[in-house]
Order: sequence, then structure tokens, then C-alpha cells
Amino acid sequence: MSAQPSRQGSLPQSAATVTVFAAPTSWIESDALAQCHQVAALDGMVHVAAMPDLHPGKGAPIGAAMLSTVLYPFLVGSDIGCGIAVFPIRLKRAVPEKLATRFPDLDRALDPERDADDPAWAVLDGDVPAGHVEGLGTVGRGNHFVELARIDTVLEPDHASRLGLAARDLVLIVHSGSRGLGERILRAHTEVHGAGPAPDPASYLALHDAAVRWGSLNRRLMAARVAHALGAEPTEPIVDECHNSVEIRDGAYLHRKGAARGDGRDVLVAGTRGTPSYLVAGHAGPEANHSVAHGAGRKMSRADALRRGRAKHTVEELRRTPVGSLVVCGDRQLLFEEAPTAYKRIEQVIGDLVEHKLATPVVSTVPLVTYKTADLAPVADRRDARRRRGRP
DNA sequence: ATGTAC
Repeated sequence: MSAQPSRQGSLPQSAATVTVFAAPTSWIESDALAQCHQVAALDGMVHVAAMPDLHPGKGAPIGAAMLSTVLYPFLVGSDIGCGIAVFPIRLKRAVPEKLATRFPDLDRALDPERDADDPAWAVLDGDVPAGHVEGLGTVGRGNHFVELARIDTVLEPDHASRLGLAARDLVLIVHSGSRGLGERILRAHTEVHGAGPAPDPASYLALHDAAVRWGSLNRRLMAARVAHALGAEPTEPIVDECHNSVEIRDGAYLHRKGAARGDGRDVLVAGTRGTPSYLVAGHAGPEANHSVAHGAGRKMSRADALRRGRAKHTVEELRRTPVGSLVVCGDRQLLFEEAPTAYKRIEQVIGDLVEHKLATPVVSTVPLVTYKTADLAPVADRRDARRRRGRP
């Protein structure tokens, strides 16, 4: 393998450069590469850096950092401020079967009035960004999750110890975003300007920044909800990086869609529901648009994962994974869509980051319990519920 | 990924 970025853009001189940070043997869908070149041809585009977890998105590729003199809201997408945070958590015992039943309902929002006495509110410092209360403290759908995980391998002992991490420690990993708020911000732009640039970048950025703060608050609220439910004290995150954002960098707009800030920051690169994740130290330079990958990256579309997964897996094997972890997910379709086999191998993604000197792995984590969406109620409970409603 | 429409 070469240490050089393996594929260079070779399209019209007017188009921006496209650099893909993946080994030739790493699976990158041609549709995703085509999307990178479409983005490279946009007015004002300077450089597109594709991460090893690159895959096709709706209109724009996912797993890319895109530098442009023009701000394009659609390159950030609707889940502005989506990201992954890591919170240390101390538990006396961590038996997945016991803990899985104790997770709170993270599909149900925290209501400032009805849930006024919920201790999770203690993480709120000041006002709720944009005053947007709907969906606060909820995980959402798609690839979002809240996971109780254990530190497995320590690869950089000094760095791990600076983060207060040692082998066998427990952490909560929270992957979620700005829910309806970011969606509303992009829709308001798109209704008037479509995929065109933001005519007033400062006003878009003000809304964007609020969504980024909201996403981070949401992750903290969820970690606090889960910590309280499991009988632990909430903690401050040791890592919290968003991967859908835009920032001003060297006088241009650096859009990241499924790519995390990778310049001197620690980032949790998520595996799948049933494989390890890696906390890495990012040190990406300008060629990579100062970015690192955000996860394993989809290898199959949701439709393919559903079709092939139904033929290949049982619900039971997806709910209890090969590493012994449990997946809380009452939605069977989501379980298949999010099957580990629908994603690339995280080791390959991490290997590509290392090969191209974008990041150094610090620790790996293995899941114990991953919460996706509220579980199906046990049969007895459902029967009771029907009886309470006066049905047979 | 989302809220909403089908």
C-alpha cells in the first residue's frame, strides 16, 4: 500500500481536486465517487477529501470534507450538528441482560414542564439553543444509537491515560444530532434556494451554530438520562465531535458531511452494532481538509440491507451479537438495516486512516448494550395493556 | 435523518 492518497481527481481543470483516503482494496461505491466529482464541479469548490467510510448520500456523498469559497447548506445536510460523544461511566456490575432492561425510553422527549424534575436537566447550562424544545433528549433513527461499551484494547497508553481511560473501563457512546431543528433549518433554505448557496452565509451560520450546540446538548442529556437510569452519576464527555457541519477555514467554507474535525482532536470512529469502535487521535492536514472518518460507513443501501438481511439473519442473532452485546431495538426493519454486515469493516477504515497518517488509534471499545429504539414490550405487558384498554 | 404525507 502506498502512503500517498490512492486516487486523485482527473477531471476538468475547472473542477476542484478530489482525494480519496482509502486503499485501492477498500470498497468505495462508484456512486459515491461520482457524487464527489459532482460536488467538485460546483461553483467555488476548491478541494474534496473523501474519507475511507465514503458512501452515497442523498445528493451529496457521506464521508467527505468539502472546501469551497461558497457556502452550500445541502453539503452539510439536514442533521446539522450530528456527532458522537463519549462519556465515562462507573457501574458496579455490567451484565448486559440486566442493564438492557433499564435503559430509559429515548424515543420520548424530555418535556420541560411534565419532566421538570428529571435530574438530566442538570446538564443544561443556560437556555435551550434556538428555544427548540421538541425532541430534546431523544436519539432519533437511522444510524443513531446510545451504547454502553467497555474499553477493550489500549493502543496508546499515555494518550488513554490523559483521557482517564484504562482497559475494562466503561463508557457511554452517544451518536445523535439536532433532530427536527437541523431539518427545519435546511428545509427553510431549500424551499427558497434549492441546492444553491446561502445568499447570507452569516445568517445560515448563526442557525447552524445553534443546531450544533443543540446536538451536543442532546447527547449530554441522553447520557445523563441513561446514567441516572443505570444508577450512575452523569459525567462530562471526554470526546464530543460533530460530523455534519461547516466552518470558516482559511477564508473558505469547510463543509463536513459524515466527516469529523481531525486536526488535533480526539474522535470516536463508530463501528457497528456488534463490532468494536475506535477512539482515535486525529492529526489530518490540509490534503484531508483537516478531517477524519466518522464510522464504518455503509456498504449496503438500507433497501439492500433489509432484503439481504432478512435472508441471512434472524432477529435473535441481531439482538444478541457475536461479541455478546445486546441490541435494544423494537423495530425489526431498523435492526436489519443496521446489521453489522450492512457496514464496512471498521478495522479497514481505521487502517486507511493510519496508512494515510490522518489518525492514530488510542483505544478500542466493545459494545455491551446498544440502544436503538424502545424495545417491544414483553408479551405479558402487551396483553395487560389491551386489558386495561377494555379489549379482550 | 427527518417530519409528514400516503
